[in-house]
Amino acid sequence: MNAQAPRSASARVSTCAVAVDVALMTIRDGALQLLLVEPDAPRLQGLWALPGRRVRDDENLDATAHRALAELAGISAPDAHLEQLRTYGEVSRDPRGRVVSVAYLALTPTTQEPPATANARLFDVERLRAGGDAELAYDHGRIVPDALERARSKLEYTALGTAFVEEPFTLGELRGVYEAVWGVALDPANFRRKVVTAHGFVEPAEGRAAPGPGGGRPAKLYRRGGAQRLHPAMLRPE
Amino acid sequence: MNAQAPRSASARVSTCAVAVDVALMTIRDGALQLLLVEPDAPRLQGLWALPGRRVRDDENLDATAHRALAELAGISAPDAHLEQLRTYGEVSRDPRGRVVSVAYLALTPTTQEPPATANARLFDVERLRAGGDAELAYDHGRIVPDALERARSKLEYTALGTAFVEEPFTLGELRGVYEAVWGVALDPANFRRKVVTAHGFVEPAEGRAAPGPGGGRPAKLYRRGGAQRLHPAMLRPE
DNA sequence: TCAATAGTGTCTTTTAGACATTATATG
DNA sequence: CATATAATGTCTAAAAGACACTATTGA
Repeated sequence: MNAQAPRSASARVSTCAVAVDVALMTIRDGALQLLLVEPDAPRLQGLWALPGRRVRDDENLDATAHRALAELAGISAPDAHLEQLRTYGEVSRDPRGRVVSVAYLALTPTTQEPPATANARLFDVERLRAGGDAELAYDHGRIVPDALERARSKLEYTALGTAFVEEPFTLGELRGVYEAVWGVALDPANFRRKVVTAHGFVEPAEGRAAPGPGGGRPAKLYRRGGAQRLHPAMLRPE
Repeated sequence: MNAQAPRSASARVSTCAVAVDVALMTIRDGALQLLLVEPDAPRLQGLWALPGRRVRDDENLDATAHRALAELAGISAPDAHLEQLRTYGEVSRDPRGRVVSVAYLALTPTTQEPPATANARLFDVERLRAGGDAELAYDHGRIVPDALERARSKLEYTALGTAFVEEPFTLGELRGVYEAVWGVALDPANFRRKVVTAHGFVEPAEGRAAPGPGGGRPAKLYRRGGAQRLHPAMLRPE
């Protein structure tokens, strides 16, 4: 609010519980994965949820997001990409009462350690979408598609793809990010040309990466460039 | 939150006031304008603010946004474009106490009626950015640039530009929207070609628009097409 | 008539997609 | 050697930018 003090007629105005839920995505084995935790409420046996915490008095929203990841999944990733997704405030989204939830999207590199907590796990996003792997609590089944679409869309016009890889990285690894998030196969040659052409997307680094077990020419290494937005954009195929 | 019940150690967890602030933009005289209201708190004399209201128990966030516009500016625009921008939750953003604010972006057509309330006014966004026209209360000076960038960005890859014009409209009017929001001059011929080529952006309508006072060939009329996203996108010049 | 805006066409540059070719590794 | 991946080059099609030209109005 802020524009005016509460009016006398606004008896129905009260305070809400405010929470932060984090959709943390990473890439494992060439597939996009989402972090989910088991709620410890007995009522929610068998369901999975995004890691979430209520906002404390002395804590801004980003801090709550970091705390949710740390407390519920043992993940302390201060350098990970973290951005607000949107806020979910339907009146009955939480059966315990009015809870307004600010959802975040977090992205961590492929090589990051897996969750350290027993009741936290990574799920394949494609299999989640098919409905097979886990049933989600609350309205988290609505948040996950929003998070996926945000990630897919931001890969197009920002340099966010590099948030999924650790430096230094090869262009093959970066292409694997795009293929996993978009769910399509990309032409290696054209992908390379677009990445190198886009101003400030990546910068050359020293050395070469060792080939995989099947052989192959060693790949040049790169680091993140300074650009936030991509010019030109890398639009996904239709 | 949602993932777990509050723990015993979370004494610092409480509820917050939750508010919705709306950045309503429209176009007047070829310039992008923002709706601001005068807070009636004496402490905020001389400042202007986004229209905002606290969320009621029985009301979801979109409803609060509509109510803020109606109560503070006399605007009932159920058909206007309304989308969430982001949520601002810095601990001390409101000196009266912890207030988490969900900011919305609203867009209304050019010909919509001006605000009906005495203490609501439209401000030129360019002049606001220059700092000249009005001083903003709270952290609304941070919300407005975010709203502007969102509007500028969404004109590129969505059909949102048509939210600023009433049907039927001419391509000259639509070009005026892009020029006002982006703050650049566009080539009329190339703009026309891109709009007509983009699949589902606009559809031809019957009749022609009368020329302006200085004359000119009567323009064909168009309506909104069915597309949400633009293919290909209309990227702003660098 | 001229000025103003709408609408069409054309040329060039840029970018994207398909795909051939060469380079360098493993087995 | 075959196979796999990296890296470069080439051709074509799509799209963007610059801009000439025609069409139809008001003054």
